[in-house]
Amino acid sequence: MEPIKQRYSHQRETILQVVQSTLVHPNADSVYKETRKIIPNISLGTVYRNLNQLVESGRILKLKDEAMVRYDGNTGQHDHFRCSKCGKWYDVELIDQSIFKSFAEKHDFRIESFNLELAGTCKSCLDS
Amino acid sequence: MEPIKQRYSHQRETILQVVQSTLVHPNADSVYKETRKIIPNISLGTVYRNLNQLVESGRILKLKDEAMVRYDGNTGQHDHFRCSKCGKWYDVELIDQSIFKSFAEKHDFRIESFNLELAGTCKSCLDS
DNA sequence: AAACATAACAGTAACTATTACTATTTTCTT
DNA sequence: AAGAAAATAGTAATAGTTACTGTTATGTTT
Ligand SMILES: [Mn+2]
Ligand SMILES: [Mn+2]
Ligand SMILES: [Zn+2]
Ligand SMILES: [Zn+2]
Repeated sequence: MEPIKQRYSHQRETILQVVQSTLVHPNADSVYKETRKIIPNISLGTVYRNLNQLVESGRILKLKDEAMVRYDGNTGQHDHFRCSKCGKWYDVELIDQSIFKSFAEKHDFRIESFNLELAGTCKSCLDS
Repeated sequence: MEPIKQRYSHQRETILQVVQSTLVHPNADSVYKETRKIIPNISLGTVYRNLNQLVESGRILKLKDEAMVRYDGNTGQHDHFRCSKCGKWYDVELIDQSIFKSFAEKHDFRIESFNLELAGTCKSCLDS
């Protein structure tokens, strides 16, 4: 019933800044390695726990890679293109959110989130 | 260089039929359990190996659930709605593929696949 | 039809991303 | 300052998936 109190933690804020300061959509291990440069003895479990909390509180986004989870500090509306050659994730603007409204009405579903992911080969991989 | 010869296997065809004969978008373990009703001593490794082969040869689709991979015997163009309450996956028709053509031209990316996934609460979960 | 090459198999071990556990530390309230 | 519990570091456990190994099934060539 009571809202869970979330205390400040140096670790959580550092993890948030790490995720927010990059465009690569890092996975948990990558966040862990980067955060260790600032907090050398941080635990991997702490990274996972805080990433999950940050997702739950809506401060970062959770993305699904082929076998892993990735995180995104950009919480604005955008879609993704993933290059299957180099594995990079690109932010793209593609979908007009309004199409989901009519969909929800038609099917009587309540839509809470949507995720569009394109995959293929990016320009730089096509060139080289 | 030589194309890899794919031999017939009773196991592979049975697995394919199992995936094609359901609408639930089963995960590997579910396919395993169902296939064991037909081939009681089939190995889980065999199920995984063949599911991957079937995906590679385009006979089934691979979907990403929260933590697992799911498979889809319906290889026609369609999108998905996932209910976060009951976990069910629903097939939906939503995206007009033509919007990707102009996107690819604009960004100079080659698009090989795209996946749109909506999540929320389905009608039967809203009702109950 | 028999011999051959190797794809596929069953069974099991190994791997890897993630979560759970535990004793200790940090944060916040009284 | 003292107390309650959220958060932590370190480690063990879990779970989905892949790798390995000796054997079997399949398709091809004699
Ligand atoms: Mn993004
Ligand atoms: Mn489907
Ligand atoms: Zn690329
Ligand atoms: Zn539901």
